[in-house]
Amino acid sequence: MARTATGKDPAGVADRLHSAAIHVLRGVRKADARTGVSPARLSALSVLVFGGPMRMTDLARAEQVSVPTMSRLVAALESGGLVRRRDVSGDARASTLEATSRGVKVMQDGRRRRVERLATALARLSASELAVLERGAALMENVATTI
Amino acid sequence: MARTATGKDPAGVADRLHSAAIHVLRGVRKADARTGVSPARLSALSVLVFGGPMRMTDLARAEQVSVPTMSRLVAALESGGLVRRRDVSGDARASTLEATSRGVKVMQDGRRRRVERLATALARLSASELAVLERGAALMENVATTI
DNA sequence: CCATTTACTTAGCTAGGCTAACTAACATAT
DNA sequence: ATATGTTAGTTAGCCTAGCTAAGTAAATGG
Repeated sequence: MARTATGKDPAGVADRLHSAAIHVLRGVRKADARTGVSPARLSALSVLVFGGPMRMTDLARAEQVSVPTMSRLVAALESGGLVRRRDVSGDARASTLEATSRGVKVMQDGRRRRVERLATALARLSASELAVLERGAALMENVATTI
Repeated sequence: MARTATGKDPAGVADRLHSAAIHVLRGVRKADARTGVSPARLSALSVLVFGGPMRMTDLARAEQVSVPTMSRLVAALESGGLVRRRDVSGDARASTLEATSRGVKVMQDGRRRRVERLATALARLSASELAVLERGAALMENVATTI
């Protein structure tokens, strides 16, 4: 929110986190629009690509969304041929989800597009700023998962 | 997305930015749910609080959303009594938007709640990590606005 | 073998993003 | 003074993404 917040106090940091998150997503949305895969779907897909096959429930937890929400995201990915379900032997209720080769390709394409789009902005940063940005982002993720 | 991305390369930074933004927003959403003011509205409101009265178009640009999107956000804030319109003398089409005193209060309440929620997570960080996080968030915002 | 729990899905709601199309008011050039 | 065009916002209609509540189907356990 408060892009004018200053200081090292938690309130200021919280403001900046929130504001930065909103604005980064708004920026990235435009880049991802062309992939045809929305941010939330791309995020779920990349968990499958990097984390390997897993269950619906585990994927929902990994992404910190409700199971119904993930169910719908996966349904969309599946109907787009980016994710496949595989039966779990011994439990007919569940299935494991895995990225198809096309899913992997789309994920990598999305990543590439995002990088291309960010490249101009990132190019203006010094190496040390880039390092701060990366460490900051890593910390943000840790913070986000423990909220 | 890719929470497993490593290295200082732009692709890794891009991945982390995206992933962190998504997950921070998901975490913060839960905290903001109780304020009755959603993240996008709170963000717009805080621009008015910190930036002072401005026009619809300027607010949309500041928030990097389309004018119709901002029109709807403002309509919601207005009907909640958090924002007021004031006529612009000499132009009957436009009005300036400003936060009401209740809007200011709600914004501060939201900020407080968010901080309380983040406090546990932030408490685990060292002072230097907090500093990195804040500088990282500031850089993220700059990057986001130049995407 | 019935009851409960588990794993998902479906239904229905809200918020937040967009473009396209509309209205109203201003500006200007005949 | 009027017709043309521009600017400021709103409305309409569509999509994604989040939620809870309720349903289905399979597994488990007393």
